[in-house]
Amino acid sequence: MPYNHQEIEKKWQEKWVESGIFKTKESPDKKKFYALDMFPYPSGAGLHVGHPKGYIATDVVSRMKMMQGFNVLHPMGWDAFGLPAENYAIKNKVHPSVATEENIAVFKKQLSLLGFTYDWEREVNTTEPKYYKWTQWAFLQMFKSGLAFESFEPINWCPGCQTGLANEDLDGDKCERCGSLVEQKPMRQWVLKITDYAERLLNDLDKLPDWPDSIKQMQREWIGKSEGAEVNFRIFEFPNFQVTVFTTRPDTLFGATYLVLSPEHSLVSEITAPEQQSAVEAYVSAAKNKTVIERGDDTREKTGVFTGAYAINPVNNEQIPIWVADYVLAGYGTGAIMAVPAHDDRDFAFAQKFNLPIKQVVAPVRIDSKNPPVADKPTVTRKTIHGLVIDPKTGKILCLKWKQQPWTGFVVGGVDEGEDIVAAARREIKEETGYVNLKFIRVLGGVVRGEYFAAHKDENRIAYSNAILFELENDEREIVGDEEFSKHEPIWLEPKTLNQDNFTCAELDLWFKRLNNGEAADCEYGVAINSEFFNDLPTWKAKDDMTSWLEEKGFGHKKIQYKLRDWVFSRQRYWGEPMPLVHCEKCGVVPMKEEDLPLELPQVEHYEPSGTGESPLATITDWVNTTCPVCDGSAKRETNTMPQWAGSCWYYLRYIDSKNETALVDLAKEKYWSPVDLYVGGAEHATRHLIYARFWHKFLFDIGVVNYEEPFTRLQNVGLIMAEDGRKMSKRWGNVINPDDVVKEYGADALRVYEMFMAPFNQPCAWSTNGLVGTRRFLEKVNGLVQLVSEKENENVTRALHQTIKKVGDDINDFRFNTAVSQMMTFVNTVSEVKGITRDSFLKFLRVLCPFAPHITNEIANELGEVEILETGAWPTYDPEMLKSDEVTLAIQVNGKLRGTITVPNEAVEDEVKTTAMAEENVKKNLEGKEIIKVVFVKGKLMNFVVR
RNA sequence: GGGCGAGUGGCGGAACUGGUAUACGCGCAGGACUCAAAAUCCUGUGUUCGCAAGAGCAUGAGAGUUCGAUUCUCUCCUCGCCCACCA
Repeated sequence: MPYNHQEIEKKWQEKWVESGIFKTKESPDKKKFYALDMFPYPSGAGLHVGHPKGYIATDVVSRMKMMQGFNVLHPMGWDAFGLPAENYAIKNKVHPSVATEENIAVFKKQLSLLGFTYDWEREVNTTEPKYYKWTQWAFLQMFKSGLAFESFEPINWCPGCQTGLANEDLDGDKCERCGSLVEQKPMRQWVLKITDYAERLLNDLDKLPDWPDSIKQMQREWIGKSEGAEVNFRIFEFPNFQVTVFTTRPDTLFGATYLVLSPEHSLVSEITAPEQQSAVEAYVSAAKNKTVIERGDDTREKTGVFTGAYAINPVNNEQIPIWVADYVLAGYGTGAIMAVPAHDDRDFAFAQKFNLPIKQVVAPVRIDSKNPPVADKPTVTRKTIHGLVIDPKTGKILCLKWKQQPWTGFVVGGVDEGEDIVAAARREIKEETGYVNLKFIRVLGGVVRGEYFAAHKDENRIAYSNAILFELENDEREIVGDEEFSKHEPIWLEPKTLNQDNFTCAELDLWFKRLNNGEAADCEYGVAINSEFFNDLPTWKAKDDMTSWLEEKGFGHKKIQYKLRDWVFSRQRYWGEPMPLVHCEKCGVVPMKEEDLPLELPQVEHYEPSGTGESPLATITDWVNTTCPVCDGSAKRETNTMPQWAGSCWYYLRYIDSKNETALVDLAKEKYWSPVDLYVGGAEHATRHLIYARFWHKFLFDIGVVNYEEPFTRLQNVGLIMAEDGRKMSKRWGNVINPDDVVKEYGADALRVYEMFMAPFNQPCAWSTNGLVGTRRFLEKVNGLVQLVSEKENENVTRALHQTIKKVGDDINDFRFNTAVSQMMTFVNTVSEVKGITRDSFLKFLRVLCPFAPHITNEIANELGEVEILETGAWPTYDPEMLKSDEVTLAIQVNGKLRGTITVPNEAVEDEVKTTAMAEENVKKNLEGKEIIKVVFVKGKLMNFVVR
């Protein structure tokens, strides 16, 4: 039955406000629930229909939790500092504070149309001095703890936005905001030492079972922990210098055949030989002009230049050349590497291009799973070859089929003392198969260690093998000796058909990989070879032992390295929190007194970027000039501002105690409300806001401002709503759907239900106006049920109601809103069919629907004579007994195929079911003339006759 | 290149722990109501064969485990997201 949504929505939204039921209650005797949305950035464009999806979800959960007796905190606020507002303001010639205020008003108006339960008394706005006073306060504490420091290192500079940026603000080599190519520019900046928290940020992810694994994985990768060693290399004829490299593979130190410095490395100019100087200088300056992307492209051919200097490998005193190449990054590790081309892809490519030696020091290990080494048998170590002969005419490969053993394998044989491996392979192939005319192609990579039990010799063997690849030139064969002939015969097999099950060769996967991929580095762990005193050691062990050896000898030490960089925290822009620091000639950088906070952003006429790399604040002399809080002498204020992310690092704490003037948050209140029970927002914040906020939170925990180590217990990602044409909603495509229009035409309830119903919550999904119409129809059907209210109802309705109460509650908790809605639709269909529902049942149904469609459900309840607002009432409970039915429909299968269904009493036992089932016509037909071998009976589900 | 995730009707999607595949919604077709249309209601709707009863085939492709697989295992293909010369 149609209803006037505009009238109803206005009425109930007013009622909610008047009654004040959504004001947060804090009675300590009650359980709390803190539902949080990632607060929006109030842009000039307003909301489109995709934005509220997450807000609707937290609102549904909040309403249910209220009805379930929780004290619920469900706030909203504005993340309003930052570049877009400032750029928008410049473009439209309005002050950012004015523009921000206007945008917030629009956003708030739009949100209010949807009937959310927000407690607006707790609204926060990151640009208000009362709020950013505490952002500045937190920063001051970091400064005092040595966590905020001044740095002059080159940073990402966006020429478009005229400001420095953090790594997290980049989209490849471009500014994430304006798309300009980012330059590396050395400049003074403030940096937060987030790397001090890297280990905790990483480890504590394990304490967050209710975060999506994908987000945790992204954070792990972003933090990028590597364990290894720093190794010091002395430089030949430069006693005053040494090169320190970081490596995760100290076990391969014997295989280091050259060193590489990044072009920016400070030693480049010091050690370059005169005859190489011009080449090196040219290379270094060319590298400087490359973009980050150009340098980061790992498919690009390697480039580099020899410095003319040599380093001394501490482990064997070999002299190895030092090169400069841009595949080594200045910003990671020490900006220098030891190159082990045999066991690193990049070093391998470089060594091949510049003809540098490649030395294998790790042998991968393959243990023959079909003939594994046997305990207590003698072990013999041998050097062997595998002769791989391919017939180019057929593509088949030469194998041996053993006569006495169930084996088929390649031609394998020992290498005699002093014998060349290729010669050994030719010899073995001739002896065992008779083929003599073979064209040598190549050795398939390095040595592999195979371990197996040689049954015919009753001994364990360790074979260090090479595979030698030949092409068959012609079929000419010599006579094979009797002994060999009695053992096996040659056969030609299709290489593709060979696998670990039908072929006797533990090394098979490696040979084929090398055959197909050509020459490459081998990065597997294995057993050390060519490594003197580390030989035969598994390399995971050699890694530790080598590190200890280096420490002992003073050549290096264990090192843990992170990809996470310290956070560049200053921006040379106007619209951000001023940093509460003062530069005094006498006292240096001095923090402002806490009682003088907030340091307000001065109101100015011009806030365009200065273009000099300095913040626009630097031009406001009145503001810049101040006195030193320590010596009272003249001093200048810090003119950099904080980045957009600053305010969002802790806003969720402020909601708990938004008006507190003496503390960031009251510790007792924080203890009650924290941590956030449910946090909903886009996955795009995985490596920025969500890492930054965790970092700040841990710091605040360390200084005793908060009670818990992690801020957000449960995280749910919201899937994007695409436009009906499948593209992202954007002004550019003209495909934006405005929630105001939808609400006006179809009502807030229809929009809310539709967004919850359209797809699984975290999955992207295209908007469909038809789909929306469908949910509106559903609500009208619900409204029509009023006509069907009666004294009695069919038992099916009662059962369906209890099922619905259970499923909707469970699904809301699990964020499976789409199936919750479909369950409610099914319920309404059931009631419509049997035409009757009691007032009591109907009210219960309205209560579970209320979180999704709060206006219409309250209206109907009111019509039914209910006086209380649904949200203040109790969430209905279900009777588990009512979920069971007396009768159950069983599937009857014959050989797994459905041949009929029967309805039997719930508790029916196998024999009864069998009799009934076999009497079923179609089942009978399918069983006719067949022998029943087995009957599978699953109570309440099915019976399956297995017949022959 | 690496990591994560996903492939089910015409479309969005459902299927709990291996147990009747396609719930719910959209769309479409037919019917009722109407002078007519919209709205609403009813019926049908994976595909092939069949008048029907029913049967065969269907969850990206191919294999495997099982009485039984959308679900578990392996191989491959396609798409999406994230990271990407991080030593």
